[in-house]
Amino acid sequence: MSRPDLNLLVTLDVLIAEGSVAKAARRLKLSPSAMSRALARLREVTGDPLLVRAGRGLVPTPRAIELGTDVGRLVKEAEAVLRPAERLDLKRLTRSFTLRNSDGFVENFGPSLLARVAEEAPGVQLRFVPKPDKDSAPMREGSVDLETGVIGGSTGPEVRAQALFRDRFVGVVRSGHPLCDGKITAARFAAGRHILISRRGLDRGPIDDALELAGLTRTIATVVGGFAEALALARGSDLKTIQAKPSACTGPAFLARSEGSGLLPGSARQNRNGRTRAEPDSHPASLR
DNA sequence: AACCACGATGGCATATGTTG
DNA sequence: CAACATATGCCATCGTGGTT
Repeated sequence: MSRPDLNLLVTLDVLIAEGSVAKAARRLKLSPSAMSRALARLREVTGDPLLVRAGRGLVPTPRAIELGTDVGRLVKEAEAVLRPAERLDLKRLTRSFTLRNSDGFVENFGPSLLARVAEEAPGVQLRFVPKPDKDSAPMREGSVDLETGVIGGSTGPEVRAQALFRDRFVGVVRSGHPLCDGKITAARFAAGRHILISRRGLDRGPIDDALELAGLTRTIATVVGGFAEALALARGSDLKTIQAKPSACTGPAFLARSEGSGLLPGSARQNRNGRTRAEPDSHPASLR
């Protein structure tokens, strides 16, 4: 049995990406006729038209769309295999990395991360961008190099994940808040008015689920999209809020900067189940 | 090593189809 | 009808494998 011509993978990758024989030919420095013949060979090998005429141009068939991601990944991996081995010199590396992080990451890890990058890779610039959702499309499209957050759903084989840290919830009230006096109980915590943090604007979260298990409910006075807004509101009111705090961090590095806010003492620092901010169980953050 | 046959590939020229 | 894009016939070139 003859082996398929693996060069056709590159041709298919470019054809699908460009959606045009002429453009693919220009990109691969071939004539349109040569590219057209390559497409004909691909059609013969795959048994699918792959790209069909639609007016003046071509449109991919469902099979071509299905193959698109796999082919692109295969070509990149093959190119990596065939590339001469070279040692990465961090001192001479000049480029920008885009990090898509959930709320609080920059405040917790930004300073030490930037300090280490400045020391080990002075030519590297870090761009922190917000993470409004769990959509991994920016990772796949290459507009984001690394993403941190709670692992959720399927990430696909092209995304690599690594556990970085676990975080937990801590309750936050202003300095001198009545809750700071005496023993913190679930009932005392639930009483009063709360700030709910929800990126998606939901009207309840995992804290409410946990309270419900204990037969308690809380009153949500306001919903905000991030921890910074919640801290600002808590600082200037009697409202209570919940903040995520990486357990790998020692000391109140994050919360200590919230002047006027007090860290709830004792067991109230962590919710009853030791939950992370988004899932019922503690989750490792993901590095993709 | 030199030669030859064969198949694969690509370029040129041209046909065909579509759009404005 | 012109312009553009794709498909195809014909030919040249190149690489490979077999033979001498």
